[in-house]
Amino acid sequence: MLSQEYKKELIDQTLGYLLEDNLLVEMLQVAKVRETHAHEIIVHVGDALQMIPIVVNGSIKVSRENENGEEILLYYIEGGDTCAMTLQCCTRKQNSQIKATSMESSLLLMFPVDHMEKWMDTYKSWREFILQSYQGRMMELLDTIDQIAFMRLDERLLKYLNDQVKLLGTTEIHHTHQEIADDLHSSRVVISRLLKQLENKGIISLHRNRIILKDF
Amino acid sequence: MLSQEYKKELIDQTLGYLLEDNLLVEMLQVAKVRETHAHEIIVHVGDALQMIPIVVNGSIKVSRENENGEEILLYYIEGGDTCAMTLQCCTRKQNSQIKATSMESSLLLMFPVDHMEKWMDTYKSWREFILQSYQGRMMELLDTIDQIAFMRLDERLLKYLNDQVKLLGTTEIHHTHQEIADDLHSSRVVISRLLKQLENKGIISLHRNRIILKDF
DNA sequence: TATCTTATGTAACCTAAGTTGCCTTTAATC
DNA sequence: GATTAAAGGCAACTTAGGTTACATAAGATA
Repeated sequence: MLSQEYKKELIDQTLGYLLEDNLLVEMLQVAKVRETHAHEIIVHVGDALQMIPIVVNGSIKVSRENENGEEILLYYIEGGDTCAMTLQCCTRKQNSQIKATSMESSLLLMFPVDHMEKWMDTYKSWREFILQSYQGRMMELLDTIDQIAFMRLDERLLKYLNDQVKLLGTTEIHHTHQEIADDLHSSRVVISRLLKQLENKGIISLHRNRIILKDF
Repeated sequence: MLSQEYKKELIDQTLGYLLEDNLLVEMLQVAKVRETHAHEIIVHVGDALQMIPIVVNGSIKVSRENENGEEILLYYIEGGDTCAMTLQCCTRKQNSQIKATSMESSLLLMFPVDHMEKWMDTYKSWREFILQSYQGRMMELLDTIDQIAFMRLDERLLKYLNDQVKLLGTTEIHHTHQEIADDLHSSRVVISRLLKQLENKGIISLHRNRIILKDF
């Protein structure tokens, strides 16, 4: 079912224009493919990771969780990207600091950790890929900090909705108010209140399990 | 004044046990030494960076600033460490996203950006140093997010005071309430209020320009 | 010592956001 | 169509933290 042909196609399509040919060949030999469905938790806080994921398509939500099970959204990973946080866990052999959830049906390429270091030494393109990944995630963490530290909840909510639209490519957002509250580390009642305000301003319209962004 | 002997000593002392000998030799050839004093701003948001700093001794505060000039403390850099954020700015040739301030008299080694990439390709120990740096900073950003998202201001304040004590190696903290408010993105009055509560609990004692932590 | 500057104290008030409790609506299933 | 579970609406209240305004205190300098 998952023929080498198919894997090769996925690898080429996702990484072909980024990585050296020799590396792509090596990757094909060790890659595993993983399919995930919406809401599937891919990594829990505390998990020990043996594989590095690279997203082929779909989108993965990465969030931070405290000891009480409260969460806060950090960033999303989309096609062609990897989670620097994972690399770190793997190389330092420490457990995952984050939780990763599939937002929709997604396809991941998984590579065993032990190749990481060798690729790092051998392939310049891999080094650049990894550094780019760290840098990207770092910028996104800064952005997250900006939002939490400097923005009011109503602004964060509006940005959240806009991000969802961009990410999923539709102005219909299929989230409950509770799910949004979890992502923003707020409470359902507060989110409902603010959403209602946005509706009154004519920015969105509210339905059960469905928020529609107007004039996006 | 700044003889090669002196520089060699600084480099060996700071990086000798981390980096390959050949690399240390190369570094000696291009290193510049920079001394900073307390409260000196080393990097402003928006600065274009040409040199990568590595801290020899002292401590550097790294913070984020928004368009209104409001700040939030991100983390500190101490001896032997570098700021991954800077690497990023240099390699991507984008301007600084952060502000760096010297907390005390500190000594920095500065290396021109253009060597970065070559060292990355040539020296495994450099690659490891850089990756470690990214990972460390990343963990600290996560920690910062935890504090802002999950902790109340009184808890954050107490943690801040403890961090200062560890960092500067004295239980006397020479900060005004306004400075603390800036670091925590709060207001002077609120910080004064919470400090007074800590004093009433017998955890600290307050004086002008001076906070003393008891039973640390 | 007198004066000035800056830091700190404190009260009164305001506001964003969280909490509790309960009701209504929607949609799924029987 | 009736029943049920989950989602959302809403009012009343609480609280952490921010704001304003002014008083006092501690040093610094004349």
